Amino acid sequence: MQRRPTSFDIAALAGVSQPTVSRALSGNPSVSESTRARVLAAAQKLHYKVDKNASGLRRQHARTLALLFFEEEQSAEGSLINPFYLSMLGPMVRRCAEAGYDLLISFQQLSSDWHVDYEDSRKADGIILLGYGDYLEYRPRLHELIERGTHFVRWGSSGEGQVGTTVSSDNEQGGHAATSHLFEQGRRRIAFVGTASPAYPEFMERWRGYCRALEENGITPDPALQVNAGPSEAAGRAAVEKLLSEDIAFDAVFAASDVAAIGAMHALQDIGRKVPDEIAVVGFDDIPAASLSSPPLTTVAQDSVQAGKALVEAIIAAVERGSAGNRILPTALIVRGSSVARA
Amino acid sequence: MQRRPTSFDIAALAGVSQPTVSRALSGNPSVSESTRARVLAAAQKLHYKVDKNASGLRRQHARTLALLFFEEEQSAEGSLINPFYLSMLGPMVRRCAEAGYDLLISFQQLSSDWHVDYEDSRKADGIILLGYGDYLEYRPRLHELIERGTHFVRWGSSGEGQVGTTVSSDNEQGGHAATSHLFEQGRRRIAFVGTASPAYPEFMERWRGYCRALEENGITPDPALQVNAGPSEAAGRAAVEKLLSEDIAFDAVFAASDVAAIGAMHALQDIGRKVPDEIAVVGFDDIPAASLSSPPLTTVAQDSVQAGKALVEAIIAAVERGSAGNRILPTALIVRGSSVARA
DNA sequence: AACGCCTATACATACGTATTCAGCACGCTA
DNA sequence: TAGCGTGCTGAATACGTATGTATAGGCGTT
Repeated sequence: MQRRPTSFDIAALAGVSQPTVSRALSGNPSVSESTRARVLAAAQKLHYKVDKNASGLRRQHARTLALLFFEEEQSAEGSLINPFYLSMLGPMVRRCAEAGYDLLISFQQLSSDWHVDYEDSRKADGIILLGYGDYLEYRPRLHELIERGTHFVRWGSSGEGQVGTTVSSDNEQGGHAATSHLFEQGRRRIAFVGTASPAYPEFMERWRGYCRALEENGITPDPALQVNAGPSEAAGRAAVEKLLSEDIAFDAVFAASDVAAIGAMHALQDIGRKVPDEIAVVGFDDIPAASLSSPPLTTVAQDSVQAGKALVEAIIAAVERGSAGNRILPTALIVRGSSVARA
Repeated sequence: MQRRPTSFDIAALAGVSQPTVSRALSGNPSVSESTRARVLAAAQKLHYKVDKNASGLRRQHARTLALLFFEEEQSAEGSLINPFYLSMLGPMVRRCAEAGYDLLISFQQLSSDWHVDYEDSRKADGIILLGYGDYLEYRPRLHELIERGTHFVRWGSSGEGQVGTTVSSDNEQGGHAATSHLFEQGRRRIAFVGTASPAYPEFMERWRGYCRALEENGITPDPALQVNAGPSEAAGRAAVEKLLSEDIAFDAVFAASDVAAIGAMHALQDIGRKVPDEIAVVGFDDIPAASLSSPPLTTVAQDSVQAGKALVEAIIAAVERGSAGNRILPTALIVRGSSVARA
């Protein structure tokens, strides 16, 4: 085992000075082509790679982004990450690589006294925040970040009360599309399963789209049809059971998340109600399991590829150019079996 | 906006020299308690964080691990990561944090000329490899890594023809448990859906367990019941359709992956065969969708929490102590609705 | 021929930390 | 009181790169 080669070794081998090596490798145009070629050959030969610690130290940045998941306290062991976030992971990594950044990944307990070390310690130049759980709870931390001048971008809605640069799906439009679709299928008593509280801004926006679609069709949203439910199978199941136990009539369910929608379907199937013939179900997210359920779930797809790319692009813009605008991505209704009654 | 504080700033504020600050913060015992307290207070006050680039440069390591996904060529856009790998992510990140390491994440096309930059460029001290796709195809690269003295640990079986340190589930035992369970349910014609080729060593081991379980019960495995299928819904579906079209009788399916198992169930349900009453189905992996399918899928769970932890511990052992042994994790049969005929 | 300008390279230095070595003060022993 | 270890701290330095500044050579202009 040899000592790792440095730019001085390359310089010696190529018969130039160390600074020339640095310039040649970084594509500086003031190096002649013939010299650059010699340097490149030498570097190749010795398997030389720039030492990122030294490079980062000198340039005062790391060309690294940090991906930070906020998580609810308790999930520690279960450690299930929101499947939609997970599906953004691939595209994010890929976009980072294209842009020449590395991606660091980490969790943060919502409660913990997180002084986001990454930027402080120059390990990352910017941060992508993926929060789940109660938004109101971590909002104060975001203000802290802004005060300290930390570069960050967040996935989440950008409406009132929101802070920082965000990228999000057009939740309102998605909710509208899902509800309109159900209306077109002849459904008139459409239940909304998902909380309508500002603690979950995305859900609230989906609910707004739901209301708008109903109103456009001359229906006044019935508060009895709105049932709170978080994004879990059990919550979706419980929501439907509540409707049933209270004898509230409904012929369709629009759930604000796929996982809850699947729970709702299970609850219906358990008591023998046919999906979609008696009750149509639409979800939101298009998680992988959506197409695997039976019947396959009609849902509003968030484009995780675009989402991941947009997030990375936004944070890079913030880091390199100092600012980035909010971005809202379109959603697409994916019609599958759970919402269309068989002929 | 201030300039970032350095250890010199802390030194000045605490009335000591820079080296003392470094020692105080790193817990060097030769610093007196009173001095350490003063330094800590100053650091706190200025929000000081050690610059990891400088620190890494000086110490010649990064306290960072890299997580590398090998992927098949084409998945580029779809970018679905194996759900089991995804479920290891949380535990890995957590274990890294506990051990004081950061985790970098990245993909590699199987074909690309990857000269795993991370360790070369001192950005990471060791690498965790998560490969999917044809093992035989990337095995030569692993030899390269070993030759260059790179520290790495791989998820995958450790049997013959395998290279490097690995952590894996006990696939053989899992296959045995699944098959024994089906036998106990009275099934005698159990199909194996999943390839039995050394290109997919895990599948092959599961198949071995399947064969052993049958033989222990006096059944000779019938080659006609072994159908090749990769880990995709479509492959599982196709496998069952093949059995049906060839008129091969079977009363149970053991699929080497959950996704294929779900595909198999769909194919059966499409033609009106009842699961589990007519045909029982068991999968492997316990992906999140397994419990959401209907009927919920009986499967062999791989403990992703233990897996993630073991992988991180192994690579840290390799980095810090120069070596690590292989590790095989137990699996657990999770009995759900898809394999137990209703009373 | 003298001058200025441009190109390509070398020289010198700074980034912030961790560590080796030297030094100082103190207390103990003889 | 001289000698010596011991416990803390400071001075000096090295890690490997990137960049501002200086320099050498080549060419065109008057």
